[in-house]
Order: sequence, then structure tokens, then C-alpha cells
Amino acid sequence: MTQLDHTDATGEQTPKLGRKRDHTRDADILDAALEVLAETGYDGMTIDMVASRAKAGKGTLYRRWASKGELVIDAVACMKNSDIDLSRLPDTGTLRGDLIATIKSRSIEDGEKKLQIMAGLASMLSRDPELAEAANAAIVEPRATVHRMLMLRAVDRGEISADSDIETLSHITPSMVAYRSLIQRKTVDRAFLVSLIDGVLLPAVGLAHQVPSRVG
Amino acid sequence: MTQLDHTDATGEQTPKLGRKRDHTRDADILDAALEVLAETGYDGMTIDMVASRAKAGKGTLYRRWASKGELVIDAVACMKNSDIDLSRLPDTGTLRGDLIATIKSRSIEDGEKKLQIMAGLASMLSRDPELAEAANAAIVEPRATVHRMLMLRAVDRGEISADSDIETLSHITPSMVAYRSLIQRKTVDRAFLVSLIDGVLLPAVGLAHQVPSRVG
Amino acid sequence: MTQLDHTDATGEQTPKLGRKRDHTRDADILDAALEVLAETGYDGMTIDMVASRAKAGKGTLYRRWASKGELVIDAVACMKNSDIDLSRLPDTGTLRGDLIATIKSRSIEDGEKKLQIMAGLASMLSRDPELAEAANAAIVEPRATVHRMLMLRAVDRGEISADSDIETLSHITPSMVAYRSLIQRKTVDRAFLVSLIDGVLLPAVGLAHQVPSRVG
Amino acid sequence: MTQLDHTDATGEQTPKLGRKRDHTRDADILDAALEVLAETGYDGMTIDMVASRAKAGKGTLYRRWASKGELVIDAVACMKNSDIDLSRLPDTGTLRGDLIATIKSRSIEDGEKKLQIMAGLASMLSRDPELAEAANAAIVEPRATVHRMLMLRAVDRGEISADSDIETLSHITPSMVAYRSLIQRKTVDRAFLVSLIDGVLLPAVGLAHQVPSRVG
DNA sequence: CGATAAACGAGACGGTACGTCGCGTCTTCTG
DNA sequence: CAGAAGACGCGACGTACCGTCTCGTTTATCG
Repeated sequence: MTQLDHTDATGEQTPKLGRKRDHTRDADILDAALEVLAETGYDGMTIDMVASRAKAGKGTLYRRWASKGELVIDAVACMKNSDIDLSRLPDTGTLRGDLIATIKSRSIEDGEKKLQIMAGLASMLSRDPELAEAANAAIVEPRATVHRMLMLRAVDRGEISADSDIETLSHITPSMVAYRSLIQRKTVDRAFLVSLIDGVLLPAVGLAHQVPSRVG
Repeated sequence: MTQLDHTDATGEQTPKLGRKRDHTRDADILDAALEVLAETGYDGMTIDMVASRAKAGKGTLYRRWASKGELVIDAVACMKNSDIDLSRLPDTGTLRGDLIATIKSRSIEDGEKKLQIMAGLASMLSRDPELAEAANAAIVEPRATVHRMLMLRAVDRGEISADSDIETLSHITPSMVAYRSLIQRKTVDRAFLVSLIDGVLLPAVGLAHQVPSRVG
Repeated sequence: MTQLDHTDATGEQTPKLGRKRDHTRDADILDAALEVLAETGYDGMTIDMVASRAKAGKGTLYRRWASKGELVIDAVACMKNSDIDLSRLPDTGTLRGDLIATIKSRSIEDGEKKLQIMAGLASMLSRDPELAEAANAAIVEPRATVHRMLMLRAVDRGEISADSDIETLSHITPSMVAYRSLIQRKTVDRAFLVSLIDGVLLPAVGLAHQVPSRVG
Repeated sequence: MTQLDHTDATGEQTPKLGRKRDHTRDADILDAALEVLAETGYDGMTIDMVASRAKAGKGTLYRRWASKGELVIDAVACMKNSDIDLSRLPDTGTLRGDLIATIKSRSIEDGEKKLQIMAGLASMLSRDPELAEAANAAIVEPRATVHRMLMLRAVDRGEISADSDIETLSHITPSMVAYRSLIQRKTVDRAFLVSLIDGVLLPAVGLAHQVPSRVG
């Protein structure tokens, strides 16, 4: 997030004077932004459109976000990650089982949509490290975290070695998914995700995958 | 390419009258476009900037490309892969040796520059499939091809199994490099590339890596 | 005046509840308004500027004046004529002596400041008759009044004819001073004022002036 | 004038490159500006209004005038002084006859309209001496010039003394007219102008006026 | 060889979105 | 409750860029 949660970080020096910023408007504005974004695309989206749809003034938008780009980033960042719930990870007893179950439990379509939107703001990521960090934390990292936690649990179980470079491995799937969607523009389907698990992740942690259909 | 080689396809109706189009300017313009693209990103890039840097008039650009987008596509597509020479791949006798040698033999700096360009136009990738394809072909695929060829050679040697998902594995490094640069904004150094080889690629092809640096 | 003396007219229905309006703030605000008016002109003047300079809130201003225009009107109307004291007019025995003495006795600098303010709100004069009236009463008319009274006294003395168009003549100096300052942007110095008296006013009342400085 | 005739003043250093500025658009734009000015007043006038009415882009306006204010000034300045023709001054044989004839020969209504418009831009006069000079030259000075020429002719005829301060006297009528219109907000009618001539101008040049209706 | 026609560098054009700022109102908190 | 602070809806400002069009010049082919 860019602006919204800086509030308490910068606070306490000028205690509280004047009318408070009405943070209920944030949701209206961000929702309007996502709506317009979906309808007209990033280029077609206009600040005035967003403002008027949210029944807000342009000034109110610019008081909260420095530019159209940042608004879009926050709009995307604030899309609730309803599809990921770290407290309810699958627990099948084996790392492979957990990873496969993760595919089912999260909406691939939802992920696709988020990727598409994220692509719209990618150009800014390279110009503003802070925004890149925000986008990363909001969209990509949660998915990496799922993998990281599943692997750590496998380490605890003694299923895999503690020597494994879990940090790198946990980013393989997000990375490959983004790459395949944005650059290669191929579909990210279940088969691809399974092949990543069996062909890359499990071998990398020393669990040579047993190819069921192909006996060496 | 979008426009450049349409020339003769559209021709023949008004054979040849007046001054001929000076196609030596194409290169100047495309180079200028790449420069500006790398410096300011797609959104920040301006037709006037490109024109003035190429000492060309705007009309000359629009006579050749229909829009900013198509210019960028061609600029990316025409980017010479000067840093990669498929006919002179390293050949050390082992897959690991070849992969490690690849790190040295290719200019990380040049790769950085292309990543910078890629980052600059990332926002366009999702909006223009044609651009995404051009970018993929020009920047990413050549690097994937190197890995693919090295692995296929290892298969021929009998070093690794033919069952390996070479297609996916060959994209792991480009993918992770892009991800690390653009999203995570960490440096892509030799150590990272080596850890990818030893921690991900080799295990995935059944070559359990011997951790040389880790002393028990 | 527009608003200030409406206070008691509107009152009496809710006799006294809560804190009373602090009318000492009026002077601060009006002074601030005049300052800003002189510095930046009517268009450049900002309600926030006036409020912050008077250490007042915008609400306080709008509780007292309905708009920027009315505030300026009252500010001009309340401008104290500290530099002119009708009860202490010069009395030299001749009209020329009185008029010349008037030059000395009034602060040219103070007049300059008022002219500056006048210039600042000149654009409003034609748009708001009420403001024009206020400006006239506060700035111009007092000076015209001095001349009018001096001439009437000269009529009483029998020095000049009662037929003279005193009303018009008394406005010549204010008019020419404003014109010279605002439109011609020449300095209004003693020499100019003397030449007006000797070259225009006195001839017009039948006192052919003796050109003292011109030696034949 | 502000911008329009700077063209040749600054010229010759960058000979002529690129498309020429289409000065036929000047008239369209200035006319549109005057139209909008008359319909909505200075405050209500909008750059977009003027641009769209002239079927021009905002950029075109701002390429020629630095601000709304300057556009208005030029619009006013370029109003043709169709009512004044220095080559066809009245010639009745006497100064009084000429001055009186001048009243008839120029449209009072037209003068009123110009004054009204001028008032709208007066606030800028005090901030920009150059603009003040331009406005003065375009609107006020021509009228002063008429009086100046008539008086000089009277000097040549020997009707009045060469000692008269013609420079000051020639500005009395413009000054008083502006003053009466803008500040006093009284009508400028024939009677007032005649009283100025007989009560101020003629006495000042030594031509004691013969009050026809009132015998001393 | 001169006429013709297109391409060239330069830059003005109509349009449109941007981000800023001011007005007059509304809201929050303090005295 | 008045007052200071300041956020709010609104809307004009002046800037910048897009893609097109118009200059005057240069370069090629045709008559």
C-alpha cells in the first residue's frame, strides 16, 4: 500500500487539527477506480471519471494519492486477498499433497485477473521502488508465503532437508506464473502448476518425483 | 515487425514518384526509441523526445508507424541480440559446467539494460499481445534458448533423462531474473544465478547438487 | 457596509446562547484583507491568505461575510481616513494657498498606499456597484471633499464666483491622480499637483494663474 | 498590444522553420473572447469557452497569450478604434467648436462599452506596467490625442497661449470620464462633457467661458 | 535539364487528460 | 457554542502529449 497506511506511520507530530480525512471515501474511490479500470482499461481510465463516479472532487483524490498511477496501485493493492487464508492452509501430510491442494483451494481465475491488473501498473514498478515493494507485498508475496509455509512445515516433519533454499523456491511459482501470463501469454492452468510442482519444486528439495505414467 | 516490411506489400499501385523514403533513418529512430524507453519507461516516453533525439520530424515517424505503440513494438523487435551467439555456446562436458560458463560468457550488464527496457514497457505487455510477443522473442526467449540447447545436449550425452521438462526448466532462469529485478528489486548477481543452477535446475533434472560451499 | 451592522438587526430572536461572536476579530481580519489586497490585488487575494494572516479560520470569515467580494467591500469601507482631518483644514486666506498647503499636509505616501489598494480592486469596481461606492466613499470622496470645502470657503470670501462648477472641479485632482498612477503609471509628485492647481483649477474658477517660474 | 506585434520585433534571429503560426486564427480567437467577455463577464469567461467557440485548442491560445488576462487585454486592444479618425478631426474654427463637435462625432455608447471592458482588466494594470501601457495606448491615449491635436491647432491659430499645459489638459477628459464611470458610476452624458469643456478646459487655456444662460 | 512529386526537419494545430489551486461549505476538536 | 484547522465537492487554470497538418527545403524520377 502506498498512502493509506502511512497515516499512523507519519502521525503523532501534528496531533489532530481540523476536519478529519473521511476514510470511508477511500473505499468508494478505490471501488470506482477498479470499476473504471475494468471497463476502460488503464489508458482509458480518467481521474475525473473516477472522481465523479465516486461523487468526489479531484482534489480529494489528489490529497490521498500523488498520481493516477498510485491510485491504481492502491486500488489493486486493496483488493481483498479473499482467496488466500494463511490460517487455513491444506494439511495433507505430504508436501506434494499440500502443494497440489493449494492449486485447488485458490481461484486461478481470480489470480489471473489480479495479474492482468498488476501488469497495468508494472511500468511504474521500475520507476518507484516503494511502489514495487507495495505491489509485491500485496499481490505476489502472499502466494510465495503459502509455499514458504508449506515447505517449512515439511522441514519440521523431516520430510525435506533444512538445507533447501526455501526462500528462492517459494518464489518460483509466482515468478513462473507472472512470466507465463505477462510475457509468454500462455494460460496458467492446473497442468502447468502441477508440472512446476513435480518437475521443479519437489526435485529441488530432494523429493525426486515419481512419474506415474512413465517408468524409467 | 509491424510496419517496416509491409512496405512492398502495400506498394505497386503508385510505382515510384518523388523522393524515396530514407530507410537509413529507421535505425536511428528505433535506437532513439530504445534509449528513451530505457530512460523514462513507456509512459514517460514521448514521440517528440524520440523524434528530436533521432533528429527526425514527427511526421517521419508517423509516416512509418501508426502509433507510439507500434513504434515501440518494432523498436523492441529489432533490438539486436548482440550479446548472445548460439553458435558459440560453452562446451565444458557437463551441464553444470556449461550453465556456469553461460553466466560468465554473457554480459550481465547488457542483460540489465534489456531488463530496464522490459520494465519500461511492462505496462504495455498486458495491453498489447503483439508487443508482448515481440518483447518475449527479443529479450527473453534467446536466453531460454541457450538453456534449452545446453539441456538438450546433456540429454544427448546421456547426462540427464529425456523425461525432464526442458521446456519449463529453460524458462526458470529468465523468469526468476525478471521477477527478482522487476518485482523484488534485488540485484541479480552471480551468486544468485549459481544458486538457481545448483538449487533448482540441476536437482530438477536429477543431478543432485553437491553443495560445495557448505561445510558440515 | 454590508454585514457588520446587520448583526443586531438579525439578532434578538435567539438572545444569547453559547459563546458570543468575538468582534475584536473583525478589525484583524479587515486589516489582513487590506494588506493582502494591497500586495496581490483582488484576483490574487485569497481567502486562506487573509484567514491565516489574521490567524482566523475560514469559517469565521464566512460567518461574517457572505463572500470574498463582500469582505473586500467592508475592508475598503472600514479603511480609516487617518490622513485627512476635515476639522483642521489649512486656512491661508487664499484659495491657492489653501490648495498648496493641502499638498503638504496630507501624506502622499498614505495616498499611494490607498491607490495601490484601489488598483488592486479596480477590476471589481465595474462588476460590483456596491464595492465601487464603498471605494469611492472611502478613498476618493474624502479628498474631493477637502477641495470642495476649500472652494466653498473661497466663494464665501468672495474670492471666486459662485458660478464655478465646484462639484466637478473638486474631483479633478483625485481623478487625475488616480489616472496618472494607475493608467499612465507616472509618479504623483508635488510638481504635478501644483501644476494641476495652477494650470487647471485656478483658471477654471477665474483666477488666472501667475506663472511664477516662467521668466519671459 | 501584448503579443501580437512582438512577432516582427523578435524576428530575424530564427528565420522561419516549421509550420507558420496561422495569424488568421488571432482574429477568430479575439472575437470569440470579446463575445464571451460580453456575455459572461470577465469572471465567467473561460479559456475553454473561448477556445471551443473559436474552434481552437487551448494550446493554440496559450501559445499566443501567456494567460487569460493577456488574452483579454489583447482582445480589448485590438477592438478597432473605428470611432476615432485622427485624419478627420472637426475643424470649426474655434477650440470650443472643435471640442464640442468631438462629442458628437464619437459614439458615447461605444466609449462606454470600452470603459466597461477596460474595467474588467484594470486589476492587472497595476501588476504589469507593460500591460498598463498597452491598454493606455490602445484605449485612453487616442482620445487624449484628439484633444491634444485640437489644442495644438488652437495654438497655431493664436487662439490660445503656447504656455498652456496641453499635455495635462488633454488627459483631463479621459481621466474624468474614466473616473466618473468606474468610480462614481455616474453616466457620462453630453452635459457632463460640455461642462468639462466650458468649466475646466477652456478656462485653463485662458478662454474664459461665456455662460450663456447666466449673466454676471 | 527543368518540372513534378514525395519525403524530410520543424513546429503549429485541435483535442484531451493531467495535476494544481481557489471558492464556499462542512466537519472535527478545543476553549 | 464560537473559533481554528482543514477536508470536502466543484470547476477553471495552465501544461504536456497525441496524432494530424502545413510550412519551406531537399532529393529523386520523369518528360
